Amino acid sequence: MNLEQEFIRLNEYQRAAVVDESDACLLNAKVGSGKTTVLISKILYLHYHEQIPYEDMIVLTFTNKAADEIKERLAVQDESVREEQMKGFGTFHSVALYLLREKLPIETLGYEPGFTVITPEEEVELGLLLMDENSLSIKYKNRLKKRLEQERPAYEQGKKEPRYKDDLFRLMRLLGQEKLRQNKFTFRDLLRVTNYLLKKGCANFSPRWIIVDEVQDSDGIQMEFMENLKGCGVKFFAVGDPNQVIYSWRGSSSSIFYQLKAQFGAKEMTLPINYRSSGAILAAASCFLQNPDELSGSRGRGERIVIKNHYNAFVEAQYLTEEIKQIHKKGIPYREIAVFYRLQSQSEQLEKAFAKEGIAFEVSMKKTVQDVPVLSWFLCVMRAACNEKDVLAERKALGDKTYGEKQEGLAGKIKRFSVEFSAENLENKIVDGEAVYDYFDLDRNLRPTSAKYEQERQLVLDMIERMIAFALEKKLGMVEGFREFLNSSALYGIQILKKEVDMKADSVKLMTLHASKGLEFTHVFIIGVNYGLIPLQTKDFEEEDEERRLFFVGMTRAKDYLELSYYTSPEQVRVMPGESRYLRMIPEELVQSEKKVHEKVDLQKMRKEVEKSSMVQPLAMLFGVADEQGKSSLSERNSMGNGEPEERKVRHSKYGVGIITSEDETMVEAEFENYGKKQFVKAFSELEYL
DNA sequence: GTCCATAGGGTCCGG
DNA sequence: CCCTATGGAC
Repeated sequence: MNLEQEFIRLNEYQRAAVVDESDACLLNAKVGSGKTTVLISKILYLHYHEQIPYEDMIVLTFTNKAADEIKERLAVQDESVREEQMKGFGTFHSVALYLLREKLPIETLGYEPGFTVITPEEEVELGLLLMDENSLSIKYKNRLKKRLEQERPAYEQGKKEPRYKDDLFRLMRLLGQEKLRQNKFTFRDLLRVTNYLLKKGCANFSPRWIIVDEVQDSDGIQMEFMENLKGCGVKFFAVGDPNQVIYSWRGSSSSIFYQLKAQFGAKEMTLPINYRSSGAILAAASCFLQNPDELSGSRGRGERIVIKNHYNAFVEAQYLTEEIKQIHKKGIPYREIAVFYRLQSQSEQLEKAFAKEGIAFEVSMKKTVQDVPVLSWFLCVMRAACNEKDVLAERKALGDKTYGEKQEGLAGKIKRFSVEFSAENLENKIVDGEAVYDYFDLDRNLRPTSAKYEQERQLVLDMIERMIAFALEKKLGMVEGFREFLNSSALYGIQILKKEVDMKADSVKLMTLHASKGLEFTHVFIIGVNYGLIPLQTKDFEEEDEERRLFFVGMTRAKDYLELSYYTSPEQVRVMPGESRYLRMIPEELVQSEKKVHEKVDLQKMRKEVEKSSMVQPLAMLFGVADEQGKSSLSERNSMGNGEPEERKVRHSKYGVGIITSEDETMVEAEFENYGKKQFVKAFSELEYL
């Protein structure tokens, strides 16, 4: 391990961040500035220069993917590092699980060591059961999962009534009791209980450093987790980028970076230089920042950005297959090419076209074990077998219509499993998949006469083998190992049949803008840059800010080549024809001049619009055509900041005269004396512009 | 139990 | 915008 060699590769900002010794430090890492490199170097520096054992570091990430990347890259730099030294490395939830398992006195709260972790889906099932048993009345029960997640913070803060004034809070209380009875933790419980116990005392656990990745994505309970860890006299180092907050609908806020700074009295440092993107790409992306000057690049200007117009998604898909083939012919591997879109549904046309033309591609979507009935059932059997208190899993295992108990026996096998397979009982007997399969006598449930028998049997056997391998790797007994496998798969998901997107495979990647975060490609296409898609039609102006950041994230994935496209005649109802105003926000000199093509297309489009408008489409007129004439684009440029903000006034029949505070194609917000700020949908409000 | 007006959600998707 | 769950009217 040559630390010095590591250091030579870092720039001065990166180096300063690595060696910083403040009690709390927040690193504002601009997009593409090498934050993961700094994180890894920091860990190595602490370990080899400050002699801090890896075991005394807590390294928190937001996603499993990020956790894996950090562990992998660390292992490359330091071959001597072992898995068990990195127990404190992982997502907030998996680290909380580790603390509850090994460091915190959960029995003081009535939990037992064999506890299990359940998914949100399972909590909903439990909730529906309790609802019936206690004849509670719950509104929107088809959206119970969402309601439980969204209203839980209010409940925990002691709010009296749920949003729809039903029995939801009573249900939450009952759920709490039932989960304790069944010895189960939800994802949120992992953090909540850990927080509670940490606050009471740090127990026999005293890390020396906390290192946090993508800190801007944390929500309230994760903030608390960091605070409580830090309360134990630990040094704190976090990296993040306020410009990449795209999950605020999930509880993170764009101000969390600054909240954290104030709360921890943290020293702020920055990584200002982008190494990833060409000058043109960076300059274009900067148009979507609050403060466009804050980003600087290290590369030359490079190729200009390309803006293309297509008739519709179908035509575009044909074009993209040809274009990508050409790029590939020039020697660019498929893995360096990506297509981003706003909605999951937009991948369909592309998938068809690519498949037809034999272009290797992968779509980012996840398939879980829940989609395979036999495995879903088998995991219930295992969950019941590994947690004797899990009556829900037991009921589902025995009562399943297809696979449930056919003859007496399974119930007893489940009950006795933890004894039969305990370390003492097994002694040195070798356990293989068949042994577990035969113990449960699963042929009775899978029925050899069934058409799917062979396939299902194999799926189950593979699953058992994986569980055994997991237990052996963790050096745990079968029962404990299986239990940990089930817990980690609740948190991590079990990838079956098809792994999730394999970044190393040589294929074109298709994904949503959200899914693109953290990745990079030499060639990026962002499709459907129409109003109604990018940006999505949003309810308020805060959501609109987030759409801008999302587009920013997408653009900054591109290293060398960025192409943006929009539809003349989109099929979906909510999508407006013609270029999104986001495209107009990019200065012309950064765009490859295809203006002629544009104008031609625009003329065609205008003709179409005219034809359409004779069929009376007042909304389309307002959204599309008024815009086309450049009427509202003037105010748009003003609201982007650089020009003098001129004061414009409106009159409303009820509120009187007010001053426009912000506006876009659809909405206008105005402030009225005595009434404050009000928002209006332009198409419906009868505002008089003064 | 059925009819109808109305409010609210819709997309993105982590652990 | 379009869809649907909800709850009052009957």
